[in-house]
Amino acid sequence: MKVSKEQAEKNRQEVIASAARLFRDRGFDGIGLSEVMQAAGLTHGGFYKNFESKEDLVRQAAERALSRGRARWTHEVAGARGDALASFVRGYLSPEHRDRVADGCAFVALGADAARRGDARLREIFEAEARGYLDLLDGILSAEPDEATRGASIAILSTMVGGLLMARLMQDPALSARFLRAAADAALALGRGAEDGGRAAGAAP
Amino acid sequence: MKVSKEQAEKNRQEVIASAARLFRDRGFDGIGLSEVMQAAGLTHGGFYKNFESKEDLVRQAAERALSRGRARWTHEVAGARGDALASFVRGYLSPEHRDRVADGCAFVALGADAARRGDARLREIFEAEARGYLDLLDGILSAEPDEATRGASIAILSTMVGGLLMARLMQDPALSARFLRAAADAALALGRGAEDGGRAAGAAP
DNA sequence: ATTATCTATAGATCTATAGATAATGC
DNA sequence: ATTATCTATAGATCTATAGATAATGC
Repeated sequence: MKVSKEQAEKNRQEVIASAARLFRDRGFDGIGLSEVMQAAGLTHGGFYKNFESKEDLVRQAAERALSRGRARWTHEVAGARGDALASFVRGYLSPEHRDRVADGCAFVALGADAARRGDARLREIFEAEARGYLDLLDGILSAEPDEATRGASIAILSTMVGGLLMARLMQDPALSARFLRAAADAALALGRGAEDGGRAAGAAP
Repeated sequence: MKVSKEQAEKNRQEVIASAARLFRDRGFDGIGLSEVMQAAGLTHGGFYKNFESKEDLVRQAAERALSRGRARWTHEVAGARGDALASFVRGYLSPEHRDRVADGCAFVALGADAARRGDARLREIFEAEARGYLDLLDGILSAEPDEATRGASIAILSTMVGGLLMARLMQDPALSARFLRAAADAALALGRGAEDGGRAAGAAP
């Protein structure tokens, strides 16, 4: 029954990866440890050798989902020829991202779940990642981001997150698609406003 | 043990009202029927006399939360002197609304929960209410709303929902407040764009 | 010998149901 | 007599733990 240290570490990572997917798909309270372990190819008895508690796994899975997502968009932005903001915004607000909840943005899939959990460390993870996303946007919007840039980044991120959430909720394909497009158009307009000199919507006082 | 028909109906309403609050606070999967019934002053055994299943209560509670919220904002908009959009947007993106999850917007508190539930009737409720919110915004933005107006309304609603979700997630009070303000400023800017002739962000093709 | 994983289980909680009880409403 | 609500419970599932097992790693 034992396995090499190397394999054990791979197994631990697989548990976190499975949890990151399953939590996004079903919510922190919508899936049990038994099913998470089974998805990783293990039995539930071994769980507490690797994790302190379910809340511990919740934190590690959230961190993985958020940081992987950010790495993906950072890569997409870095590789964009031309309009980096449009690459990010159109990719984020695409039908593909909308339909792949388990692989998608954890702010949308798990933000409300995380906000209501009384776990300050979990919220710290979401907050730190939010700052990372805002820094990414700041860098796209300006070579020398200031407070006004940050305001625009906050507005753009809010529009993206809200647009994706609402698009996922709508059953009518036409209305869902309109949320994606209108939110993307708005996010890009807010970005254009920020480049025009800083007196854009969302600017700091 | 029995109670008048009038009282029984009041009790049923109280169960729905308690569920509407508790589901927003703890999620659809975060609270049991026992606790919901207890919050309404009843024992859990009586639940199935009034509801077909937990999912039935989920639907009725979601409908109540969403329609009550919309009625509140409709009233606020109707009573606004001057800028109706600002009344709506600033009220929605206020610290008070952010801090009162159990009484607040169900798109933010329960949208992700509802999207992942395989219950088409539940999603229909969210969709119908979303259209109601969009109609409310259309009416504020224009005396004769067209497709471009609807695009702006979608963009504004997305920004509001995303801004509130993110503000609730942030632990740093300053960053949370910035999400509220930047999202509100952006929503108002998007509204101004729509009034200026329809070629605003979020316009339909 | 150590330890990663397994089987088995405790104790709590969840949805749903059965049958008892007592007040309403005919 | 009817019925709204109660007590009690079935059966499933959840988190967490205990102890057995078998392969690694010294």
